[in-house]
Amino acid sequence: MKIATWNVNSLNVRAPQVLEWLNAEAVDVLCVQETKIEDHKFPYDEFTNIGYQAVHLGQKTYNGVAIISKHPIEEVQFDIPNLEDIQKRVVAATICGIRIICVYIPNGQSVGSDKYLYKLQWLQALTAYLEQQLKQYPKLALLGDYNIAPEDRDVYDPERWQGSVLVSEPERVAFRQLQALGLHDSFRLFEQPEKLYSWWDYRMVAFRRNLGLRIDHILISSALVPAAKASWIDRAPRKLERPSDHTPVVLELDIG
DNA sequence: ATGGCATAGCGTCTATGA
Repeated sequence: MKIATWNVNSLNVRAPQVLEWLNAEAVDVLCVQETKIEDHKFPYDEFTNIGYQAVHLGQKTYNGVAIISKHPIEEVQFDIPNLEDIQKRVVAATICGIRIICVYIPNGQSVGSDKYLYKLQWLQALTAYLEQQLKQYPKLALLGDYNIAPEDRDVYDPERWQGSVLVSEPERVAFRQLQALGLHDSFRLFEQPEKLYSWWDYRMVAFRRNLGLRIDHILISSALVPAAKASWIDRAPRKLERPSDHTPVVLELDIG
């Protein structure tokens, strides 16, 4: 079973690439972020036509998350309960006995800004939510755009990025608090080459120069770790015409 | 070199992203 996450930066623009990629890679479950569309405009038919079903929580212009699955989607939950938030950033569901939680964690804009404080508070609420979810669902995967590069090796130039948003210590502490719940960065369960990233700025010819960050992650609960067989970042979609600035991250699970 | 790009929206510019 392959599960994956991809910030598509507008599903209106990227739907053809997503459909093509699902077909080519035979992915079972894909979590997408930044759909930037309202629910009634989500292209459900295009996915059902190729054998997938989808649940979506979206809004105009910003945010928007979806889970697209080959297998039945059950126990769907939108948003973080007990968090007042008009931004559409979370959808959760149970698929093949695994709790799949798709998140678009706030960007934070710049350290000390209102958006940065919102990000840190949001992460606290997410952690509390996950603590609850883990009690209910021991087999859990948290997939999404975290907007956090957890370690310096996830940053192309750590000195230049030191202390700035996406890498600042409070954000990394929040990431480690998620890990402290018993969640594991599945990408790092496996031997990986250096300088692998999931996002590159559209500017500065950043992709060709590999000036990137690893900010899209698949965290899995301890109960799922034995099932994890491989994890990789698929750079191919980032090379297409009109790409998203993010590229998919994939985890292969053997769930018997 | 803090920018250069991309997306959406009552839009010829602004807000946002990371």
